[in-house]
Amino acid sequence: MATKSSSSLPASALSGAGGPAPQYLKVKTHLREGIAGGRWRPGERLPSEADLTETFGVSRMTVNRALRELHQEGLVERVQGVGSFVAQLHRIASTLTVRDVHEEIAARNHRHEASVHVLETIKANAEQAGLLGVRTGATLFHSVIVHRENGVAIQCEDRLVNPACAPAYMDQDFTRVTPTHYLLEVAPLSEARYTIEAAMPVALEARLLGMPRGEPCLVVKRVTSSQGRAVTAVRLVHPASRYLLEGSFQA
Amino acid sequence: MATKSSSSLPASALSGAGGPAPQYLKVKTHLREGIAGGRWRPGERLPSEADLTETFGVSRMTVNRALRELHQEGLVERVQGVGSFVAQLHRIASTLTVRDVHEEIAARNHRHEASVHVLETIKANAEQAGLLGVRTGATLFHSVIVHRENGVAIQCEDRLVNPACAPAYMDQDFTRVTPTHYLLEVAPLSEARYTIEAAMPVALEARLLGMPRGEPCLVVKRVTSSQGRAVTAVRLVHPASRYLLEGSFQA
DNA sequence: GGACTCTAGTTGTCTATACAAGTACAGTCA
DNA sequence: TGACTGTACTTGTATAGACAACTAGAGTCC
Repeated sequence: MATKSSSSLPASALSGAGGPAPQYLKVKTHLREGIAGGRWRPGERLPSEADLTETFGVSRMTVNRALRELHQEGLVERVQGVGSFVAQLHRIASTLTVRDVHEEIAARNHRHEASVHVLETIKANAEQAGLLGVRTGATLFHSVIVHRENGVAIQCEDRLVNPACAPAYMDQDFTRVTPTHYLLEVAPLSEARYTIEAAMPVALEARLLGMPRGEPCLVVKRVTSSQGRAVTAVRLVHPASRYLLEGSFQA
Repeated sequence: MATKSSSSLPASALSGAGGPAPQYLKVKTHLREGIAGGRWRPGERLPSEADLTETFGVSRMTVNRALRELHQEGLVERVQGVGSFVAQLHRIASTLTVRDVHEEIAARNHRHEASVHVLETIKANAEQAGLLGVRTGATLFHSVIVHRENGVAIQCEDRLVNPACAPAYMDQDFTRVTPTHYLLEVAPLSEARYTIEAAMPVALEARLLGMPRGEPCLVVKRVTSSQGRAVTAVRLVHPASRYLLEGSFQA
């Protein structure tokens, strides 16, 4: 898992190097820098599309694109019939990207290993049934897998799978393909809900992760759905000393 | 702090209620549902703009907008000269929004109280100086404030402020206006870097938050810059039992 | 075989224009 | 005064057309 900035700019548009940058980017950059620099304060009104059309000598559609994208990025509020305004920047927004742990480790050019500690068929208790939207007592697949980066355990993945969505789940070799990867192949992702919290590991997790007593964990819980049906629920436990989320916000 | 879905759709565009929805949204919804439903698999090629122009009987610019926005949302990859493709959905992305704690509590219709426990001028040690990009021994402002929601402590805010950016910081009444709010008034926000991790509270924090022994915290660290200059560095400590981040991803 | 050229197809950008929909405000009328 | 109307301005959407930039593949030449 990692985060990245929500606003990705071509380098050419960043430092006013007004060379071969598209016109709409010049307008965007002009407004963005004006906002970041305090030229327009939060809540204040920006030049209208007509103004900017004249200032930059471009068509209204070009200006419109610049303002529309700044709006999508949350930097600008627009009111039909009234004008465009600098958004209240009391919120720092960035895109949080949850990636497959294998990809994440590979992106760091590190070695990924996985060991399967549980792979079983169970009957859903009430809580598990509620998570996946099946009836209590229904058959579920259950796996517990530890992921290592260069030999160090960084994630314990405790997963429940709805057999109706991935009947061949139990036949996979999860030391070679991660459950996340396999499930995305089998069921197209359409929705996910997740929480991020701090917690102490349960005894099994602490043992599998080789954690010292008293060290907390960063826990991500996620339920993933495909076409309105819950496919899988997972609890990802990361030792605090070996894992954190980071991100940045720009402009 | 809270999260929200990255893709916000008008209700009219969600369930194919093809009534008075803009054309570009119809195209977007068609593609989005096709991707979520598995009609086009990750990596697979989507219809070209020309194809969609014909299919929907709209102009190319309209189709272009639909595809461009899906690209901005991370659902579609586009290659000039080649075509548009379904993105590899191994990443679940949503916008993480860090709001002012006062706003967040107010949004829940709860009561917010703040108590100031430290408000002092200090000389920067090496670590603090590095965070804010000042020299060791430079004067900094330091505050420790506890925020309560309906009387329950949910956040301990330990903050360093660069006096050059907010000279009147020490004169504010932080039981009435949060430091975040004040600083955003004084210095326009242009960049922020943050990390999210699990940790045990230090003794002072545990005492101020009234936490039982052994309970971990969700810790957000953030450095905020304005016009390239670091304004403030903050450590936000939240008891695990009273605080979590949540979010959702759609389509 | 290998290098080169040409071409069809694709996305990226931009323009000029048009109409719809909404707001704000001045002016008018009863 | 109060309600209504008209107008100017703003944003939202859509079109038809144009050219640029790029890719992949077929074809040609040596």
